[in-house]
Amino acid sequence: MTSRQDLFDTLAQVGKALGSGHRLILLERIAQGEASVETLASAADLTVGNASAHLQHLRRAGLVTATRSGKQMLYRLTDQRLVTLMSLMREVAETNLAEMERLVSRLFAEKNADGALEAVSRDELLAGLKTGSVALLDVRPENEFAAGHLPEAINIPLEQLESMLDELPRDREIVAYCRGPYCVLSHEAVQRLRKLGYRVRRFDEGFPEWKAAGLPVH
Amino acid sequence: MTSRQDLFDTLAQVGKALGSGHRLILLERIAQGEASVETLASAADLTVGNASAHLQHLRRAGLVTATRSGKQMLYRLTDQRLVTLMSLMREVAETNLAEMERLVSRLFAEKNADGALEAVSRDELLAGLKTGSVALLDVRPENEFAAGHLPEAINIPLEQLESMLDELPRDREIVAYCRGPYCVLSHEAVQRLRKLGYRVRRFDEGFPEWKAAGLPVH
DNA sequence: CCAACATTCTAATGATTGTTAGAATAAAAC
DNA sequence: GTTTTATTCTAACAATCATTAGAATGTTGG
Repeated sequence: MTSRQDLFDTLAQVGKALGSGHRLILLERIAQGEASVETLASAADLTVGNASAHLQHLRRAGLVTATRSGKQMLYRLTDQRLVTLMSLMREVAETNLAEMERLVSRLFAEKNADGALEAVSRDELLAGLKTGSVALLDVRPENEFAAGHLPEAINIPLEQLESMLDELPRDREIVAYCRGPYCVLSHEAVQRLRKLGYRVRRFDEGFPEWKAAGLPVH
Repeated sequence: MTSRQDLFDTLAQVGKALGSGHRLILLERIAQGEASVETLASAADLTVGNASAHLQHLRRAGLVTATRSGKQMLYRLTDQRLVTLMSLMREVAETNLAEMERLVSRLFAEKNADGALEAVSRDELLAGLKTGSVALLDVRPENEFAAGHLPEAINIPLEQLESMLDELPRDREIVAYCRGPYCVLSHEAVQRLRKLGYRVRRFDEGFPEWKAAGLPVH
């Protein structure tokens, strides 16, 4: 009867791997596209050594793979289903953990002055894109945009937002997106663009969720 | 920037809760229907005190709730999505962890003498039920059957299999199911019934997966 | 081959978790 | 009210995990 226990212990490795905030942040970044240890360490605010250790952990649990490219190791997700898995975790947590709501609103607190929290759902966005009534804005850094983005999205990394305003339409609503539901970039963008008088809302989800849903990407 | 970390740490509580073989076994049992601490402790082969501690852990992570019923506390899942979450974990683990395959086949090794591992998929089962070409056999204990089962299933708990053979048809194929993909009951049943000359296969999944898929239950 | 760089490994530390046995609590039965 | 039964809490210990600093490995570019 111990082989049953072994099986569940091995399955639990996947859970364990998902059981650390630092690793979830690493995964959020990896889901944007392959990245080096240093990139990942800085995204998660970890020392390189520590990030490497967490990445080994994720690797042993079968969640990421690494390939060498020159001097760097590039980590990527083994499986698109992980994005779905993490979305489900998020939904379960938001539904059943009272604390989550508080933390989400705190994270976006200062960015929610004038209703910037109201998000566009996937269906709304799809409808808007079909009729051409919205322009899509990707505010992630350039290299993440290059690794994959929503069709017809314009890339203006958040740092360059004010200097690239001429790329944005005035006559249509703008929908901004970034890495995912817990990424602050699009919130920040919405806040800043609203101050400048743009009609802009953020998209509910990010690039990984869009891709995992089987929707077309570029 | 620490509120972002807090958010992911809280989300990670869900992962942590899923990061223990003992807790996954508890959840497999809870997914069959509400159960007392003692029932759960014996299902997971834990002392009652230890099981209680794990259940508190699951509770804090928002995965289960408890209500008192007389002397007993009854634990149940907070959320049907957890069954989907665990199925996804299983798929990811089976796809990406080589060890899983070995462990699954070891768990069912002795029960796979004559191809008893070949399972019926959900679609096959649905088709067979529609045409009336299969009889459904639920080999879980009586109380789990009573808490919910697939429509038209006959309940013969594994221990009573040989003494209740007259409930089983000889002219149709029998499909046996139990708690889920890693439950040995239906395997054992298939093996024993085949020795007796019955035409019988097992169902891929269990009652919780069927229910979580939104299919009708009784 | 050497120097520079990216990553992983090692060893040591502190923090967290799992487990047990036994005490405390809470409801039910008498 | 006292006893019984089910569960949770407490304290203690062992085991596991996260983190850091620094050494070791492997790759690139001279």
